[in-house]
This record gives sequence, structure tokens and C-alpha cells, in this order.
Amino acid sequence: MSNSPHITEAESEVMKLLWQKEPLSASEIISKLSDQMSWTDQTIKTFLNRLHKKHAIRFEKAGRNYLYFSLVSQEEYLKTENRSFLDRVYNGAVGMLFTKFLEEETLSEKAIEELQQLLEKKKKS
Amino acid sequence: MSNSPHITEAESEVMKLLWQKEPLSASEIISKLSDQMSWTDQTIKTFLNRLHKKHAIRFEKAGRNYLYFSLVSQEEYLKTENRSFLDRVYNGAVGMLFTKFLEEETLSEKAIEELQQLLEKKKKS
DNA sequence: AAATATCGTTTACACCCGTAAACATAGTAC
DNA sequence: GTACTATGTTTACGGGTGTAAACGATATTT
Repeated sequence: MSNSPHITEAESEVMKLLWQKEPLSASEIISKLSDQMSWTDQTIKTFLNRLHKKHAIRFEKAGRNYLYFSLVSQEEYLKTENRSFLDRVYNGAVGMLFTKFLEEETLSEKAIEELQQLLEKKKKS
Repeated sequence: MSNSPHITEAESEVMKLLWQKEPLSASEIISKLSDQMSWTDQTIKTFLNRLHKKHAIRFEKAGRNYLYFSLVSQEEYLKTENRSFLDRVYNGAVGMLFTKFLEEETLSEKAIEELQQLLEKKKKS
């Protein structure tokens, strides 16, 4: 259970693709990201390599193609990022974090109702 | 309305002090942070200097002492940090962010009720 | 078998950031 | 006015990160 490696912002764009659909071939990853991010193929290959080195992804050879799989789940990633953000910016005060986001962001009525249900559920545990 | 400068994690420790009580003298800042963060005085002086250069703080001379004032409010800082975190990690989906934090963090009953009130208020606008 | 395409690997480079030493300046004390 | 003190300013340096070129290896095509 090695704790998740640190995934940088740029690297996370690769991970986000894999979390949506897995596996993906190198060419799929490269073509999507060179569009979305305006990165050259070389840049994307660097990220794939770094992610591989830190065991955040793995790949399999299939003939002349390579298939990529994530080794770090989005759950783990979000958990780590949430924690560090919460501590860094709010000194761990979740209540304050919620309050601030509620002040600043707009939520659809539906979203609000979903949150209210979540809170009700939470109350009972 | 120049948009807020980027304040790094280490620098934010200085700002947090100023947001609590303002102004503070250099010696107050240095003594508090060398304790809390185990930084040398030189390190802290670097942060003060960088914050000054990017117009996040200002200072006034008072004899041989210097008094520091923040130029970036905590509100602005939180707003910026929240936005960038939300976009970077959640692609702007606030609802998902709330859901994830609710899953992971424990909230006191009182905190939950406060949030419920906030949500009710929010509904009406 | 030689050429080509598809990848991985190595190396590079500049900027940011945490950390800090060294130097400069201006009050204060003696 | 000379030494000391409190502080700002300049310079440094290594590691992380975004960005990428150059090189290498292997499978497909011809």
C-alpha cells in the first residue's frame, strides 16, 4: 500500500483521460492532449514517462501499439489533493471551506437539493 | 483592480499572520514563524521581500522598526485559491467537490446544521 | 533485409520555490 | 561619532515542473 505518488497539474491531464476510459493507446492520449492542451507529442511523452517512473500508470505492449492503464485511482488522487488543499489553505477547517465555496460559487437548485440530501444522510452517521 | 499576485505556500504563512493581526513588526513575524515553521530569519526575510515585490504586502518604517500590512485580503486569496483548485482538480464542478469532501471529512452535527442553513439561504437567491 | 512508423528513454533548459548566506543601510545607544 | 542592532536587498543553489529536442528500439511494411 505505497502511498500515492505526487501527480503534478500537467500530469493530471493524462490521468484524467485514463480515469474516463481505460486503457488508452499512446496515440489516443497524444492526439487528445495535443488538441486540448496544445502540447507537442514530445511533451506528452515526457509526462507519460514521468508518470510511469513514479508508478502512477503502467503500459502493455500490443504489437506496435502500447496500452496505458492507471495505477493510481481518481479516488486516491482526489483524497490526497483534497487533504493537502484543506490543510494548506484552510488549516484543516472543513466548515470554513464549505462556507467559502458556497459564498463564491453558484449552484443549481438541483445541486443544492442533492447536497441537502447528502447532509441529511451524514447526520445519521 | 490588478488581479491578486500568486502567493506560494510558504509565503502564505506570512500572510496568515497578517490576516490575524495587522500590522505586525518584522521581529514579531520572524519570531513567530521561526518557531512555528522552523525557518531561519533569513528565510523569512526572503519571503517578506518577495511578498513586497509582488505587492502582496507593504511596510512602514517606524524608527528602527518596520510595520507590515497586507495588501491582498484573505478574501481575495481564498477566492483565487478556491477557483484554481476547483478548476484544476474538479474541472469546475462544484457539486462534485462538495460530494467528495463530504465523503471524506467528518463534520460535527453543529457544522452540518450550519451548512444546511446556508444552503436554504442559497436556495432563495 | 531495408525503410518507416510508433513508441519509449535520455538529455536539456528555463523558471519557480524553499532555503539561506552575504552584504547594505539606517536608526540607537554609548 | 562609533559601534551595535534591526531590517531590507542581492545573490545563490538545488530540486521540481513545464516544455521539448534528440536518440534508440522494435514491429510493420515493402
